[in-house]
Amino acid sequence: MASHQLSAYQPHNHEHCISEALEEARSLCLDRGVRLTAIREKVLELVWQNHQPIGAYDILAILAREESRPAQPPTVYRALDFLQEQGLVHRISSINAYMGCPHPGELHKGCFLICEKCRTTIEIDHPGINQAIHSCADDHNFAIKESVVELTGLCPNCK
Amino acid sequence: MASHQLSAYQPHNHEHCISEALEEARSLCLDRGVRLTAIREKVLELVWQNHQPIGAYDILAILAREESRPAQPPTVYRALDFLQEQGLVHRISSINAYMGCPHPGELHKGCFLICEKCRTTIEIDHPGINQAIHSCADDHNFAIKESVVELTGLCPNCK
DNA sequence: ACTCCGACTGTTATGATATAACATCCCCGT
DNA sequence: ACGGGGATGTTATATCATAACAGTCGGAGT
Repeated sequence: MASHQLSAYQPHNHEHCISEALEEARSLCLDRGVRLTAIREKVLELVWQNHQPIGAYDILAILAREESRPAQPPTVYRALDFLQEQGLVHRISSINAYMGCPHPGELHKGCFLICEKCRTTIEIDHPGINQAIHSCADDHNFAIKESVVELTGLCPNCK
Repeated sequence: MASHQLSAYQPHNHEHCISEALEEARSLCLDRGVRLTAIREKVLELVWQNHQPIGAYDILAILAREESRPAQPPTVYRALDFLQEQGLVHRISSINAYMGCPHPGELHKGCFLICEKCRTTIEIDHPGINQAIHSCADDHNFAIKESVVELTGLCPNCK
């Protein structure tokens, strides 16, 4: 879990990340009484293909290649919507792409470090940032519902 | 200047915000030897129409109404690109819209508080957030180039 | 004043991302 | 079996953004 975040920058057995994410998703959906259908699981698997955000139309293209009957955009977007509602996937607004969440369960949204070169992206839950954000909102008497914190730059391997 | 940020939530003479923003833009562009052309100034004025982010196509629609010859998308996007380069306007990724910057000059990008009800949006430069973000990046040996911090929720008037 | 260059704008077409609306299917509880 | 509701399929379209090239304008150097 926490180990994913650190290892995204290092060589690792990524099959393990994928299977763990899928396993956790199945278990979570079972607990919650929601259905992780075939297409939803497939989309989740594609999102976890690597540690880089993937676009909805990239997913669509892969499905078109792999599946007998090519999917249409709404199918992919509905699956992504479901996965986001369940906290299994996050949307990265600044690049219109989607990332698997390494620690679903607690519904939350962390801070993303996006490498502009290799596109490797990690999600961090940094208490200092959350605290600063809430203190900022409090200062202005603002009630936060959603937060987007996305940092673009160079990862350790690329800089 | 700093007064803008606070007054966006309060009734105020908004003409004053607009004229101040335009005046500051003219002066900045003069200093920098870049051209604040008619269309660029017009777009900046529209962005400052109120304290809510405006979409590129909204700008386009207003131009179509007001100008004799309707502009095309590239014209608006080019003006917005210029204004962003000069730090006069910021893009709000999470809603694909654009906001006037209340304190251009220092090229920077702050934190945005976006009201989901009235859409009023303010930009804050909060030292705590900047510090936390940099400490987070340092922890992961990540070199930040751009940051996006956008908080959605309810403003004091709407909550 | 002339002319040339580079920056700016116009114009057309298209790419990229996302959703509305309605039809069909299929799982599950009864 | 069947009926209802959630899930998916299908078609069309909305929304956001840029590529590519043509034309125009303004200012520096003469």
